[in-house]
This record gives sequence, structure tokens and C-alpha cells, in this order.
Amino acid sequence: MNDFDRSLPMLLYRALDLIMPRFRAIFGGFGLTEQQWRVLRVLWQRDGRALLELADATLISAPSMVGVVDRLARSGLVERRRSQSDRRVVRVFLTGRGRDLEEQVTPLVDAAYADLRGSVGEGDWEVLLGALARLNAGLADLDRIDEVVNR
Amino acid sequence: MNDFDRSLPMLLYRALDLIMPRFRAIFGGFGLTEQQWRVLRVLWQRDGRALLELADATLISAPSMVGVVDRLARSGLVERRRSQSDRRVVRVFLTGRGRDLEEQVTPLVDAAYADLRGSVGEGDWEVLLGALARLNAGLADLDRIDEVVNR
DNA sequence: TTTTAATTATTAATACATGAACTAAAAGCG
DNA sequence: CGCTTTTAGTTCATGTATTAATAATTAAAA
Repeated sequence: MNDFDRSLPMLLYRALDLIMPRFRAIFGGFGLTEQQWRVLRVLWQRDGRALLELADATLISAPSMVGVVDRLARSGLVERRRSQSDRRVVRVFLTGRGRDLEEQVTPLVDAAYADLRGSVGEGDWEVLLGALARLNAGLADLDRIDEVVNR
Repeated sequence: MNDFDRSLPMLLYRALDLIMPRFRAIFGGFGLTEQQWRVLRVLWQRDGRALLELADATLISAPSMVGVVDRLARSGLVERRRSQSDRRVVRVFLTGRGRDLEEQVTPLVDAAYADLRGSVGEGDWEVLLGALARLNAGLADLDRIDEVVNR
């Protein structure tokens, strides 16, 4: 335990390292990777999104998203359709099998999440989510600012 | 902004996505990747560590670490040496060039880190680091427990 | 001891991350 | 309208993540 271990980035990485394996085990049980699940998770909420919308909502970069959607399509869980109005846009739609998967995966994921929350301590949980949300909002503001400056 | 975006994992991923690009730009200026820097950062603190020690300290898995050390060695920044006492163990040592890099990189990284800290708000910073440290300690405990149970 | 188990490092296969460059289509503009 | 600039999606090159399997060595048990 030293400066490096106590740095914000390493604390964040460590938290994810501790948290995600449980979830990945669930996804793996359905032949899904974490990223594939994230895409489905977002499509279950609203179907037919553009590829860049998916990238934005899942925090998966556009170049990576191409491959993720490819593999989801190869698995028969989604399909690509060109938008009529704007032919640059590729919309991603769930297939029947992709839609059916929701009710099988979601309960397990919700249970694991409740389990995680239960293992934290009610006070810390709220504090943590709040502090992270403010951190992210602040950093995102900074990014938008020096994006405007760099023109 | 919905359940998914407010989930702990996505908040953590988002924070790293916002934080790390600034640091990666610094590392890139010296021909280093983030993971390569992490290994050097740990070796600068104490040289000659075993590969699994490095993996543990950097949160990089052993299979990935093999490649990271390969590329660091190819760049002439570290070298491998078999341990005498236990010939399974590979110790990684800094070369002269690897050692010299520290005083060039560290100031820039420290400055970026101070900058990050400055952009957060003194209260939130302490709260965040504290809550994350407790979260990680708690989750690590749980892991150790059901590691013992699974025997 | 001889066998068995555990540990360290590595390889292999597949999937994703990152940053740069490139194509095609659409929007903005003189 | 022709021309430039944006935008959406993709490809490419390199590096890393993840899980499973393997080789070499050491430690522990029979």
C-alpha cells in the first residue's frame, strides 16, 4: 500500500477488477462477453439505435463497436439495417432471440447487483455513487471546454 | 441518464475514460503505453521484482504481463533474469535507460495528477478516495472468504 | 524416496482498446 | 449549383484482456 495503490486511477481499476468477474461469469453462461451484454442492455431499453449511439451509451469506442456488433449479428442476436433517411447511419435491431434473452439474463444480473450493493454498507454506497457522478460531470465539463478552445 | 448509466460499474468505467487519456498522452510522448508505464512505475519504487509480483502490483494479469515485459525489454528499458534460488521465478530489472526515464516522466505525471486533483473539489476528493478504498477492502475480503470456502 | 500436488512463467485463441487514416454520404456555404 | 467541411461508419496496426492449457520447477505427502 503506497502512493501508487492509493491513486485515483488504481483505486478505480481495482474496484472494477473486484466487481466485474462475478458479472462476467453470468454473461459467459449465455455465451456473451461483457461488451456484448452492454450493447444488448442498451438495445433492450430502446431498440434500433445507430452504431455511434450505441458506442456512446456503452462507453465502447466506435472501432470496437463494429466488431462487437459483427459478433452479435453472427450469433443471431441482432441485425444491421441502413437508415432510409440518412444512408450513412447503421441502425442495430434485436432479433427475436436477442429479445428473448433479456428475461433470462436480467434477473441474474439484478441479483448480482443487489448482492454487490448489499456488501457495501448503505452509507458508503450513496456517497460513492454521488461522488463519482459529480466527478464525471465535472470532468466532462472540462473536456467540453477545452474541446471548444482547441479550434 | 438512466439506471444503466448510474450503475457503479458504468460510473467507474466512465471516470477512467475521462481521466486516463490525459495521462496516456504523456506516456505516449515517451513511446510508452499505459501498462508499460505502470510496470516502470512499480520498478522505480523497487527494482528486480518477480513477474507475478509485477502483475499483482500493476493489476495486469500474468499472461498480459509477459507481453508487456517483452516489449519493454525490446525497447531496452528492462531485462529478465532467472532467480538463482528458485529457477521458476523471472526477475525484471531496469536498465540504465529505464532508470533514467523516471526523472523525465514523473514530473509530467505528477503535474497532471495535481491538475486532476485540483479540478475536483477538496471535499469530494477525500470522500471519493476513502469510499473507494473501503469498497475495495471489503470486496477483497469477500473474495478471500469464498476462496477459502471453495476448497 | 517416489508420487502427487502446487507454483511460476509462458503460449494459444478469441475478443476488445486505442489512435490514425479512409470512404461514403450529408450539410453548410459562397 | 459546385465546393468545402462534417459526420457515420469502417479498416488498419499495435497492444492488451481473458480464459484455458502447458512446461518447468519446487514443495509436500505417501
